[in-house]
Amino acid sequence: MKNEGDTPRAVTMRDVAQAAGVSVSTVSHVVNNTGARIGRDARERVRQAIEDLGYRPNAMAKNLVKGGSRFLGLVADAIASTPFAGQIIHGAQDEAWQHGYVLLVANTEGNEEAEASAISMMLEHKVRGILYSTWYHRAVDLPAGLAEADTVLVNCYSTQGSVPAVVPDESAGGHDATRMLLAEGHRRVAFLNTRTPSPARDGRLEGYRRALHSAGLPFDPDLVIEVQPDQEGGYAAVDKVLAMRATAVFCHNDRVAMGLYDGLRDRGLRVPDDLSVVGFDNQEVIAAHLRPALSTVALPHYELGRRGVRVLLGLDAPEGKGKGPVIVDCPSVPRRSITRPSEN
Amino acid sequence: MKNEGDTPRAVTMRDVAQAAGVSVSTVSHVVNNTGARIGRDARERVRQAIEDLGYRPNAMAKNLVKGGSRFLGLVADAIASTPFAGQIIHGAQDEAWQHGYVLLVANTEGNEEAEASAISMMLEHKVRGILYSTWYHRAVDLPAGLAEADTVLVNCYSTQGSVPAVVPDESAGGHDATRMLLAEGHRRVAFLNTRTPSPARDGRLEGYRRALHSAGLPFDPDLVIEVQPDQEGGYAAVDKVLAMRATAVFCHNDRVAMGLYDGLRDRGLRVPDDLSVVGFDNQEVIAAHLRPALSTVALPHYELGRRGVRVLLGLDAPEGKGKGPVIVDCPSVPRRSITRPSEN
DNA sequence: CTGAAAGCGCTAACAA
DNA sequence: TTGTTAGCGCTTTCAG
Repeated sequence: MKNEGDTPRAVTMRDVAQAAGVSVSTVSHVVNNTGARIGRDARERVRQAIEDLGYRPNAMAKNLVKGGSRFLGLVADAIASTPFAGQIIHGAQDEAWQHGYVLLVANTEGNEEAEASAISMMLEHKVRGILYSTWYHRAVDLPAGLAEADTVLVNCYSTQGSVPAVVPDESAGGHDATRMLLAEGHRRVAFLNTRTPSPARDGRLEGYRRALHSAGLPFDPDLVIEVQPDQEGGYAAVDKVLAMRATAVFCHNDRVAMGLYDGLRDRGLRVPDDLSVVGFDNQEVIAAHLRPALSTVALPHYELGRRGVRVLLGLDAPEGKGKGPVIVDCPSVPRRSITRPSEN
Repeated sequence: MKNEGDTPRAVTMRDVAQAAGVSVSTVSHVVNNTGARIGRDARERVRQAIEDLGYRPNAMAKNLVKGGSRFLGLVADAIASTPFAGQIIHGAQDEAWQHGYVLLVANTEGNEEAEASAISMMLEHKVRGILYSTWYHRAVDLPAGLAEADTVLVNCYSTQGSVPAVVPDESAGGHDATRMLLAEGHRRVAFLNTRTPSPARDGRLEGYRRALHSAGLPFDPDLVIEVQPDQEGGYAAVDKVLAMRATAVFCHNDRVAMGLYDGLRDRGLRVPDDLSVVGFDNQEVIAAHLRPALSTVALPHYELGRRGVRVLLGLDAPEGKGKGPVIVDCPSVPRRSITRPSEN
């Protein structure tokens, strides 16, 4: 691993020039193959010298003179430490890479101090822009430093200023989830919503109502049951949904669905024969491996990250209006937890 | 966000110096507060100018002159896109940050080309070193470029050269998992191991045998059943473990345990009353929320990332020997899936 | 076709 | 206590 001699001072362009018997500017030209016409032989000698010396251009020096880096900052509240939102990093990374940018990632774990110092560090590295993202969809207060850079919010939005944002389409997601159930002929569809106020809660409920409405079904408030948004919540709600004589249930997320599965099994009931179920999130480890596999609607984390850098780079307009956030679709993922209603 | 005027050329140290009526070196001194004694008033004028102008030091320029960056590279095969290994990023990030380093993250998704270009990019940015990590513990072939930098392997190891590595202690983990069961008095402990050859498979088996041995129990090959390492595998194995009259099962991972739970439930059996279960990985979404919550052994992803940067930075010796990899402990996470054996 | 030279923003002697 | 002056490694006119 590298450290052999004492101070094996990195080989620079000058070393290459010397070895090739040309000037640094000539080397620069061949390295970046600019339009400059360099003689066949000179070019070859340079290539050779580069090879022999193992020359690596110094990106920092280049950025310095070019006046601007190829860095994109991504500050996340808990994205690297949360089971599935890591896809935001992944999507951002891929898109950034594609345009020659490198991601500077900072996981702040919600710590304001860490956040501030992450942002200054990015600013000092003269990042082209900063992606500020959260692991679950919500409103955020922007850290002060962000004002100094081009910023786009990912999976969150700002209430105050109008900063470009990219968020999932909760409402359409809720609509599609419900629609999957309705399409099979269900008429009494319960909705196990979260009790935590959030865009997810409001949006999905709105979508649920729209789907009902489109199907000519009345909205029955008793059918929406608010639960703790995890396995425990789903488990605790079985009796209520059974009491409502629902034939299908739209769960606020896959974890709730998982709890519901458990509760149903404990009562000797089966999915989807006794009850059709649809989740939300498409949390792989759960949804794809429940028995039966859970039909759900995917939270488009990867796409959120991708679109985030696109709007940051000005590749995607921040929506036609120029105002509202970019809304990303939540694709349905049909699996095996839905069937036609049997009894009535 | 920022772009207001045309070319609002970034404010530099010289601007500050000018505004404060001092020289750049004075500004430099107060910015970095070096030992240099600067007059009260001069210092104050500089601070003021910095404030007024909104000056931000240029990290690239600084690195250039200092001859070396504060970057650490992290190239991962699928770490950001996998449900729980994102913790490796997180751990590395935290430790790096603590020492003033910034992480350059690259998710290569196993693509060799992406990998090579990620590595050159890091090299060009003169990273202090590179962490090469995989999402599951395995042997790897090192990409050529890595030879040019200080490298440490995280969650993987090289068969050829002896590159420093940090890996989880599979054997101790397998031992502890088994021990949890033995400690409650179980004597017939089945082991649902993966059939995929891997350090996890061998290490955990070895640990299982050691635990048995320490407890004075014979090793019964029939008790180790090889399965597909996921929910389906666990589900498919129920009858076999029941046939073996085991009172407890050590599952190769939490997903297998989840499948086992399902299979058991379908047969009207309960965990832990009818069968005690212990998993491996401590995959939160699953382990903590199964009913009953699953006792398991944690894969120390966060710690792997942390230790990785520590050995890279030379803070932790690559083990006393100077040879073998750094082995990180897998902590037991007792929950509610284990009880004393009832029947015999 | 190729080279000389002027910086990019900052640090670090060395003077003053 | 503060200012001058070289560069760090590279790009980029502008002359040969």
